[in-house]
Amino acid sequence: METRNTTAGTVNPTELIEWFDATARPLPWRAPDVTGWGVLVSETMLQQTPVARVQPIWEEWMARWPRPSDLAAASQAEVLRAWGKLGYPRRALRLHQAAATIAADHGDVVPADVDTLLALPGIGAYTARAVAAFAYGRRAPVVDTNVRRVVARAVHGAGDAGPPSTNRDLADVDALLPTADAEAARMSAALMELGQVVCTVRSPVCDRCPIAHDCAWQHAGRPAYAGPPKKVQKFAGTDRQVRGKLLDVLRGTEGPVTREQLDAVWSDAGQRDRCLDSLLVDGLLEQTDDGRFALPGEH
DNA sequence: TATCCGTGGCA
DNA sequence: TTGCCAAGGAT
Repeated sequence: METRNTTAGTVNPTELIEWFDATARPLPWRAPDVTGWGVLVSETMLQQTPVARVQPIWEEWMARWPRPSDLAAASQAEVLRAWGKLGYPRRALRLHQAAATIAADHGDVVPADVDTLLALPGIGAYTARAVAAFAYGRRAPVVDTNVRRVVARAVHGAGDAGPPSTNRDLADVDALLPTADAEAARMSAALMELGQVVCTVRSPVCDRCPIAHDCAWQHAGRPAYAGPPKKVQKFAGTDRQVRGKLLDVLRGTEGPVTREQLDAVWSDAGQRDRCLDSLLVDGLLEQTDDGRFALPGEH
């Protein structure tokens, strides 16, 4: 028998996990035969990037580079082209570096230990715990934007999460997880799924929420978000847009391009040059001996 | 801690 | 049309 908790601000792991077992989307990286490498690639691609855009690219990468050593053997240019327009291409370079370290130092197997994962480039507090939990069934508080929102509502009764604070957020979620590894890992996946498909930012579907009866936000009458205003980053006209346009020229051509070809994508010469320099500094571009520009490692 | 780093869909 | 924002990380 199970007791039905009716205290606002608590989360019953069993209810959440049963809901997840019954409704989870069959995302390809959730298949039982997916390796730690497959999970790491998916989590890296999913950083700030919607599922629908990641899915086809992830399939291509798994077919082309099924092990870390396979990716490590590719050139940076190949990796950046295969990354396509997922955005934040530095993620691709860091994943490439991480793959090389995993191949060289970890027997070509993605580590399961959070601290070991954190030492790899491009793997931060979220990704390290996501890999430990989803790939290896470990108990690790997985905190992403969805989980933060679920906790803000269900536990704290707020309309949305305030500014992130890694240690506090980790402690909040850690307090919710059951002791056992497998159950805790399942609950972490369930919390994320709940935030993505039910407890959404704009129009949460509380009618379909498995824990609505315990939700502090429900009990408080679903008050509006009262925290500090969220900061929205501009994009049009920023260096991010210019860098994206410059890199897109290189992705779309075979070999090196001339400065004139790059000059064509943005009229502000000062900003253009600054962005070109920053791409070189970031290792996303290289300059050839004859002064042209190329993706790294392809000339 | 605040800011920077791409891209595209959607209300 | 445009602001919002989507499984963050590094500095």
